[in-house]
Amino acid sequence: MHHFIEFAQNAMFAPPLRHPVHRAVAQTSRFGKKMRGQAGHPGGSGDTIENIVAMEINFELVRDAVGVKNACEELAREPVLGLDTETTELDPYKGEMRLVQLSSGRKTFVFDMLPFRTNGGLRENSELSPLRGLLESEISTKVLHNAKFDAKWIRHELGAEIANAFDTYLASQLIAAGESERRHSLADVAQFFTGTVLDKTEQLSDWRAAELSASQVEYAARDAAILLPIREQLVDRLKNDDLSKVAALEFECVMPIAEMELNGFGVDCDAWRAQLDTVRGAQAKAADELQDLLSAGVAQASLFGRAEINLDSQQQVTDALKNLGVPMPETTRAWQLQPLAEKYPVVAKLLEYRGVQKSATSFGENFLEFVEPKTGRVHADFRQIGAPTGRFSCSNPNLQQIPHDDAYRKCFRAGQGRTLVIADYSQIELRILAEFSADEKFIEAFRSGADFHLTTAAQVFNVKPEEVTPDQRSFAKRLNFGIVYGVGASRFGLMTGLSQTDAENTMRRYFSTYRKLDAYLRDSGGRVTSERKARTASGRLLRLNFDENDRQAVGAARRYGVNMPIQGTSADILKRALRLLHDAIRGTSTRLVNIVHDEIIVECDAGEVENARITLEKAMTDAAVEFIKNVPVKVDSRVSEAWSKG
DNA sequence: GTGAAGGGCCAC
DNA sequence: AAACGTGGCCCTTCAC
Repeated sequence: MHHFIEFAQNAMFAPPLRHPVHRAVAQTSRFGKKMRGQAGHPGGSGDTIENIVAMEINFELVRDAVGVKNACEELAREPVLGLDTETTELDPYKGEMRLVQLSSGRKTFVFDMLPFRTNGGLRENSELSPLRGLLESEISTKVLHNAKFDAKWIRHELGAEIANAFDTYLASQLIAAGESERRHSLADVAQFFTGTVLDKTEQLSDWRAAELSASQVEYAARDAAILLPIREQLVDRLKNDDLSKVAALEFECVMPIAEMELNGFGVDCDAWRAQLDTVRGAQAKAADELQDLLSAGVAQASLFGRAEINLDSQQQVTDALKNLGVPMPETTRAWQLQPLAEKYPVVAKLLEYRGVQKSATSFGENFLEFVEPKTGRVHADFRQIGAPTGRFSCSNPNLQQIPHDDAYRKCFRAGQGRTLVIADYSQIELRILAEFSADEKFIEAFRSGADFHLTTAAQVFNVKPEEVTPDQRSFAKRLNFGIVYGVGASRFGLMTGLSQTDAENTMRRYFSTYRKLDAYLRDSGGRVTSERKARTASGRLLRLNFDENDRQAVGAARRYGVNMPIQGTSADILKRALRLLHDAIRGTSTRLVNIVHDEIIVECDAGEVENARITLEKAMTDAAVEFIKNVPVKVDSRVSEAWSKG
């Protein structure tokens, strides 16, 4: 059977075309105006066709110990090396690494792993020590495209950690600065930045063959060699756009994430199934009861007994509810239906059904298919720049959307004799906002160390902290969260139950309490609309494109652009923390197992838990302090067998 | 059958 | 004044 690895790999590199948000943007940007990809090739010489023909690759296939030694001695003199691998599968737990290609640009060595494979794999083979040494050497920069992929294979199979990675994939994403139409596969990046068109015919070849064809080897060599001229262009572009610092931050985060994906997160499948059974029972019951209630609103109900409708069809459910005389809102979303639930039991039942249906499907049997048999753990796929803000995204499965409910969280466990340490930043985005705005009163609410929402409520409503009513605290809390997203009075009123005028007055009161916060948000919004860009503390850039005549689009771009530095700085901090943690736990039993935006979960030997906890807290605090100088940073941590609270 | 698009909802 | 930011997954609907 042939394995179309390169093809699949490229598909993986490409920003997901079918991603809902990006898809929406591809037609009309999220701010309403048609977007265009950038024309021309920055730095490209323009002679695209000539480049293909002219690209002579000087390469050598290495298949024995002497060859490895000689090649590595020659390559060790180079300051920058292109690095690529060819593998038989995408997943290191499922396939094998066939080739490792290292290129100085002038000369490329293609290391065939097949002759070096022993019963213990490649790890034990000392003939590969020079290669490991080269990959781990701090002296040379290694240029890779989607370094996480190769780093995982090299870590898993060779036991080596790549030092000094330069990732052309991440660099291309940073330079694109949120331009969603730009693609980032190796072929796209090569074309865009050097004008070279890559020949893809060998993508579909069989990398398991005992003897690789000359064409296969040349193809492999070229993919490593091409990385050097691409990097040259990227380095210039990164400098020009002041992105060098954030690029270093991203590159240093690759190895921690590669290791985290290899580590995986332990899942108690029995506990998961038990919870699923419970939910399925509740789902069946809720479905049955909902059918009964709805059937009264279905025409043929009386003739044939109960008329079954598809409870997952918004259309059918809406029609049935209308027939029952329920005054339907514009959408059937939970927050819109909630007010009707008290008066109409059928609406309450629908909401109940929705809840259990979500649990039974999104967190059902399918989740268990992601458990790797070899490890008994889930090895999710983390996209390092998953959002233009710099946040991670996660899929297959998405470990960032596991319900809070202990019934789910308790299924994520440490291995035998091991313990989890779970740490998260307290109110990190609000602290970032406090730092950016330099609002003394807002900062003071953090410095006091007391309940933040209560303290802000006392400030806003001008009462003593002990006199703050639960309502006042709740208003302050919702506003504290809302302002980060640019909430308006109407939405604030909707979620608090305040009238439009009361909501407006409360917001006015809030912003007059925090004058500099108000000024910062206005200023930030103004800059977003005039300069059409935004940056985080690390310098991460977002370019915004919108039609200035479309008020809705301007408003959306403004909220997005104001939110991005806050959300993105939080991502910067997390990424920095991951690197500091990675360096601090080297040689210990501590392993990174999951991250969720402001939370880091590690697993360690039970006896080492106190050290691990201190190390984790220190890494997170040190990282945050690099970006937040004037507001105290707080990290909460706990030690547990499982992810649950208890 | 396959896939795009939209609704809905889980997380931070 | 005028829609609260970022993701992924599951479902239905509809077009091909």
